[in-house]
Amino acid sequence: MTGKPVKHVKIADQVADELQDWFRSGELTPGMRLPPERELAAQFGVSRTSLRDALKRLELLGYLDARQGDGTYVRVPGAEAMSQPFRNLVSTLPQNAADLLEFRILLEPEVAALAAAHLTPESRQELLSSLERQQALPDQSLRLGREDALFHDALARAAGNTVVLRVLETLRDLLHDVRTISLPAAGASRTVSEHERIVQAVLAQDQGGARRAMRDHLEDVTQTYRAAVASLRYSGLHPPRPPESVPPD
Amino acid sequence: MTGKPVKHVKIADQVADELQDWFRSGELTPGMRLPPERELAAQFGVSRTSLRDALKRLELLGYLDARQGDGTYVRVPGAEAMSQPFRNLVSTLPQNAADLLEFRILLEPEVAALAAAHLTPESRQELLSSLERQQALPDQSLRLGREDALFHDALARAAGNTVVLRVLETLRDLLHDVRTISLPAAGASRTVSEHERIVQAVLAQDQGGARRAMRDHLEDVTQTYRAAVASLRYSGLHPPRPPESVPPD
DNA sequence: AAGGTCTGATGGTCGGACCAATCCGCAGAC
DNA sequence: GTCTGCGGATTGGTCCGACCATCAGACCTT
Repeated sequence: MTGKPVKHVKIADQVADELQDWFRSGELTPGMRLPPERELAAQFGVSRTSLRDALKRLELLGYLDARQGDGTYVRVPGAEAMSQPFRNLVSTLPQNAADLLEFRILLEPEVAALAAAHLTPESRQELLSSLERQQALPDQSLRLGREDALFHDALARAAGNTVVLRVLETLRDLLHDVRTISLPAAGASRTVSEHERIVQAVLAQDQGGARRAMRDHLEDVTQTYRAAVASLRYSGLHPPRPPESVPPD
Repeated sequence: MTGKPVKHVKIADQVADELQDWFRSGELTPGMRLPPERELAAQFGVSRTSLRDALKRLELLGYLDARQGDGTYVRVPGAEAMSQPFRNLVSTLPQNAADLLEFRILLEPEVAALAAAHLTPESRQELLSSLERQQALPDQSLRLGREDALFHDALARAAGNTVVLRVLETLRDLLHDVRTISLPAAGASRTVSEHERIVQAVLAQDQGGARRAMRDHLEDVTQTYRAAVASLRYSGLHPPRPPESVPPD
C-alpha cells in the first residue's frame, strides 16, 4: 500500500499553502488586489469560512492586508511585518531572548569581518554618515534606538550578502524590545563609542579587529540587557510593557 | 483631547488581546485545557466565528494547540513559533546559491565552536552515532545526502540554541540542490572524513579546532559545488535550478 | 470645477446546522 | 479480573445564508 497514511490536512491550511505558492511563482505581486473572498472561495471550491481562515493566516504573516469595504491587497513582505506578531514572545520568554542574543553574537561578528573584506566606497560612506547621525544625537534621545538599528543594517548591507541582510533584518525586529531596554541603560555615548570602534576596524579592512569589536559590543549589550531585566524584575515591574507605538520618523 | 475617535478594532482582535492577558496573568497555565469554543464564545458575548478567529491567531503564535474531538490546550510557546518569521524567509529569499553558501560559512563554524563549548553526554552520543551511520554507508549511496543533513542537524542541536537550530533547518531546505550536486562529486569518503575531524574537535571541546574544521569543510563543499556546476554548464546541462527570479510585470 | 451624497461592492460578524475526530464508559469475550 | 470492541457524547472543523460596517467611486448639486 503506497496509500496515503490518512492525510487529514485542514482545508484552510491547504488553501493557505496554495496561496503561498502564488506568491513564490510571482503570480501575486505586491500592491495587487486579489479577488473578492466569495469569488476566491468558489474558485478554490471551499466555503468562505475556510477561505477566510487561510487569508487570516497569511495576513498574520504579513503577506496580505485586508481592508473592509475595499478589498484584500498583497503587501511587500518586509521582515517587520513578518516578525512583528512574534515580538512579545521574545520579551515574555527569557529563554527566547537569550537564544536570540546568543545567535546574534554568533553571526554579527562574522558579518562585520565580511564587511571589512568587501568594503566599497559606497558602504564606507554609508557607515560614516550613520556614525555622524548617532554622534549628533543628544544623550537621551529616543531616536538612538532607530539609529542603532540603521547602523547594524548598514553593516549588513556592507557585507554584500542578501541572505545575511534578510536574516539580520528579522533578528533586529524580533529584538526590538531588547534594544529599548538595554540602550537607555547603557547610555548613548558608550554605545556610539563602541560603534566607532567597529567602523574604524571595518574601514581599515581589519577583519579580525572588526570581528572582535563587534563581539565585544554585543557581549556588552547582552550583559547590560540582563542586568536591566533583572533590576526590572526585582522592582516588581513587567519588563515588556507593550509599547505599541512605533514612531515612524 | 484625550478622546479616542472610535477606534474600530476588530472583535476577534479584542478577544485575542483579552486572552493574551490571561496568559500574562498566569490564569492559563501550560497543559491546561480551556473551555469549549461554544462556551467561551458565550462567555465573551461574541459569536463562535469571532471567537474562533481569535483562537486561530493565538494558535499561529504558538500559544494554543487545538485538537479536533478533544479540546484546545495551552502550550508554552517555544522557539519553533518564534522562528516562524525565519521560516518564511524561504519564500521571499532570492535563491542565490552563492549567498546561501557564504552565509553558511559565516554561521556554521561558530555553531561548531558553540557545540564544543556546550557539549553534553547526550549530544556526544548523538554525534558519534551519526558518524557511525555515515561510515557504514557504501561510497555511492544516495542516503549520504540524508545523513549529511542529519549530521549538521545534530551539530546544531548540540549547540543548544533553538534559534540556531531553526535557522539552520531553513538553510538546509534551501541548500537541498547544492547537496545533491556537490556530495557525489566530492565522494562519500572525503565528506565523512571531514565530518570525523569536526566531531573529533567538538568532542575534545576544542572550540578553535571545531571552528576551523567546519570552515575548511564548508569551503571544500563550496569549491566542489562550484566546480560541479561549472562542468554541468560546460556540458550543456542546466544547473539544478534556474534563477526563478520573476520581476514584477 | 468643487464639494457633498448615494450606491454598490467588499470585508466583518452572526447564528445555526452538520461533519469528523476523539474520548470514555459499558457490555461482552476470554 | 483483564482485555476488546462498540457506541454515544463531546469538541473542534466546515459549510451555508444572512446581515452589518465600511469604503471607493460614480453621481448629483451648487
